[in-house]
Amino acid sequence: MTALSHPAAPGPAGTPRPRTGRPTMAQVAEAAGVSPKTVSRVINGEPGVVATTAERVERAIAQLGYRHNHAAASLARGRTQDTVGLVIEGIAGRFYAELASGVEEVARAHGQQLLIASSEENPDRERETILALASRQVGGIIVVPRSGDHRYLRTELRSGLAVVFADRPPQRIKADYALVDNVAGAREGVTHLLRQGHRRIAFIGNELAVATSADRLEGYRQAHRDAGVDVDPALVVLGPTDVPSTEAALTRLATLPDPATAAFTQNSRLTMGAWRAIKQLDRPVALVGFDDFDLADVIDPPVTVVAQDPVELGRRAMHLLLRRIAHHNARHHHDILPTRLVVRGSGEIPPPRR
Amino acid sequence: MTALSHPAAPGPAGTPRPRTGRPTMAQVAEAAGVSPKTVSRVINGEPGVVATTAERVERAIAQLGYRHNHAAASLARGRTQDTVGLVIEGIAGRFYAELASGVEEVARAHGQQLLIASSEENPDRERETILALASRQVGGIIVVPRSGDHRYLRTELRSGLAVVFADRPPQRIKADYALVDNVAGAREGVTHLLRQGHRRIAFIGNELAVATSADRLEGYRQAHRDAGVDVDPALVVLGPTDVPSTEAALTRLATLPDPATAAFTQNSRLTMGAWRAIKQLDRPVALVGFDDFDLADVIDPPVTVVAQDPVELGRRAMHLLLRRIAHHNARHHHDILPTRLVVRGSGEIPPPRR
DNA sequence: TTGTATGCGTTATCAG
DNA sequence: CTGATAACGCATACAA
Repeated sequence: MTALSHPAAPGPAGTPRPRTGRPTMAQVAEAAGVSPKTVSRVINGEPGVVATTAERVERAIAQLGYRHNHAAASLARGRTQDTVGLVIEGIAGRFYAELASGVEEVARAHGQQLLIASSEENPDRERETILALASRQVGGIIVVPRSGDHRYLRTELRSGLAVVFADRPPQRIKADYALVDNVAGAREGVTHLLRQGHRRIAFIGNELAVATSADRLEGYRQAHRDAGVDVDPALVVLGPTDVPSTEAALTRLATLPDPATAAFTQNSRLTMGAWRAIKQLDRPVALVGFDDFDLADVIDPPVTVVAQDPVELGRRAMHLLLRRIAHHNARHHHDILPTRLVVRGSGEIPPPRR
Repeated sequence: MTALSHPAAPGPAGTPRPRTGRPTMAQVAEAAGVSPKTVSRVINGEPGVVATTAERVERAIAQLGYRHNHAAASLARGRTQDTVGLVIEGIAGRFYAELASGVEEVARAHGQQLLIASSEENPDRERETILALASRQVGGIIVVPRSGDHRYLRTELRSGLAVVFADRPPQRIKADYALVDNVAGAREGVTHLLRQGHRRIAFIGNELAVATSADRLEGYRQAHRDAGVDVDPALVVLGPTDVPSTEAALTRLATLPDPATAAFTQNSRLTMGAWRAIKQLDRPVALVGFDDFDLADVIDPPVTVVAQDPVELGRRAMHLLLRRIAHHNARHHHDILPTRLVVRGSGEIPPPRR
C-alpha cells in the first residue's frame, strides 16, 4: 500500500492540499519531479534553469491549473514589485476617466498592474482607501487628493511607500506632484472675457478647500487686476457641485440689479449647468468654462473653454511615481502642465451697452 | 550584558526588524507588553480583550505607526475576505464610470474594498487582468467581458473564485450575470422610427463578437419583422467605434441612391458621431441611439434614446457577486434590466414623401 | 482573558 | 544547474 492510497492520511509524507483548492508550487514541483525552488525560478523567469526542466515544469503548471499566489510572493519578498494604485474621488466624470487612462498607459508600458480605488469625495474615505491600498503592498500610489491635510501619510512615506499627487498638490507634507497650471489657465479664460469688454464676470466654483478651486479663483482675480477691473465679491459663488444648483446660482447672478454679463465656471459640470441656465434667460450671458467636454462645440451657443489634458496629466504622474519607486530618496519633482484656450463661436456675446 | 546590547546578534532572542521598515505585530506586542495574538485580536475587533489591555495595544500601534499587512493576513487566512475586483474595458466613458459607481456603492455598504482594473478592450489583456486580480486573492470579480470565450476561467471557478459578468453574458461557461434587455430596448427604439413611417433605417454598431451588439441588431431585426418591413442588409454597418468613422458611415448611408432616412446607433459614441454627420447633410435624418448622454436633450435636433441605467446594473452585479461569495454552490442567477425609451424633440423628422 | 505553537505559499540563502 | 532550509507577518487552534 503506497502513500497514494491514503491521500487524506496525515504525517510528514505527502504534500498537503491547500485550503483554497488551488494547487501550490509544492504540488507542481512534485508533479514535475523537481523542487519548489525550481518551479519558482521558472515562474519568475529567473536564469539558471535548463530548457528541458523548464518545460517539464510548464507542463505540470498547465495540467494542474496552477496560479501564482501573489499574497504569498509579496509576503516573502517584502513588497510587491509590479502593482501600483490610483486613488481618485470617483470613477464618474470624463476628467478622472482620462486621467486614469493616462496612468494606465504608462503603467502598462512599464509592466505594472494598475489598481484603481475611489475615495468617494470624502476625506475620511480617502485616508482609508489609501491605507487599504498600502496594506495590500502596492509599490506606489497616485492620489488625487480631496482632503486638506496629508500628514497621515507620513508614516507610510517613512516606511518606504512611494506617493505622488495628481491634479492637486499635497498639503502639509512634501511629495511629488503633477498639476495643470490652474492659475494661468483661469487667468487666460477670464482675460478673454475682459477683452470682450465684460466688466461683471461671475465666478462659479467649488469650495476653496479643494486646491484647484482656490487656484482658479486666484487666476480670475489676477486677470481682473491685470485689466484694472475691480472684482465684485457678490459675483463670486463657491459651492455648487451639480447642474441644478449651478443653474440656480447663475440665474441669480444674471438677474441681480447690476447683473453679471459673463461667467467663468470651474469645471465642466458647472459649465453645463451654467449653460442650461443661460438658455433660459432672455438676456445673453457670455460663458467660459474650465475643462472641455463633449458637444461643447455644437451646442448653441458653443462654449469657449480652458482645455486641459487629463491623459497627459496621468502620464506625468505615473512617470513621477516610477521615478520615486526607483529612487526613494530623490529630490521632489513637480510637473506643471499648460492649459489651452479653445475659443468657440464666431459671434461672441458682447456686454450690454450702458 | 543583555541581549539588547547586541541588537544585530542572531539567535532566538530578540524581535528582528522587518525588511520593509514597517513595524510588525510582534513589535507592537513587545511594545505593549502583550502577545502577538492579543494585538491581532484588537486589530480584528475580536471580543475577549479587556479595555485597558486594548488601550495599551492601541497606543503602541499609534506610536510605532503600525500598519496591517494585508498580504500576510490573506496568506494566513487562505483568502481575502473584504476585497472584490471589477474588470472593465477601459475607465473612459460614462457608461463604465456609472457602472463602476453602482458596484462601488453596494460594495462599500457591505464593507468590501473595490479594486478596479482595466482590460483595455483587449481579450488577451482581459484574461491577464482577471488572473492578476485573482492572484491577489480577491474574494470575487465582476467582469465586463470583451472576449468571446471564457473557458479560461474554469480553473478559477473550480478553485472557488466567485465571478459575475456584467453588461454582457459569459460565453462557453456558466456564471451569474446582469444585463440590460438589449433586444427589447433596440426593438423599442427601432419601432419608434418605424411608427413614424420610416422604412429605410440604418443600423450602426460594433462587431458582432461583442454580445450587446448582436442583441441590439436582433432587436432591430425583430422590430422590422413585427412591422412587416424588410431589412436591407446594405443599411447595416458593423465596425465603427469612434466618432469620425461613424460620421463617414452615416454620410455614406444617407447619400445612397436609395438612402437611409433614419438611423439607429448602438452606443452613445456612435450616436454622437451620427448626429454630427446628420448636421452636415442637407436632408434631415431621424436618429435614435442606444444609451443616453449629456446634452442629448439640448442639442438641435435633440436625440431620442433608449436609456439604460448603468448604476443599477452595477448594483445588481455586485449583489449577485455577494450572493455567490456567500453561497458558492448556489444556482446561477441572471438579472435582466429593462430599458426606457426617452423621446425627445416635439417635431420628429418624418420620412420623405415618395 | 491571554498566550503558545504551528502553518499559510512563496522567495532567498547557501550548499551541493 | 538544482535543492534543502529558513524566513516573511499574520491567523488559527488549542492550552493555560
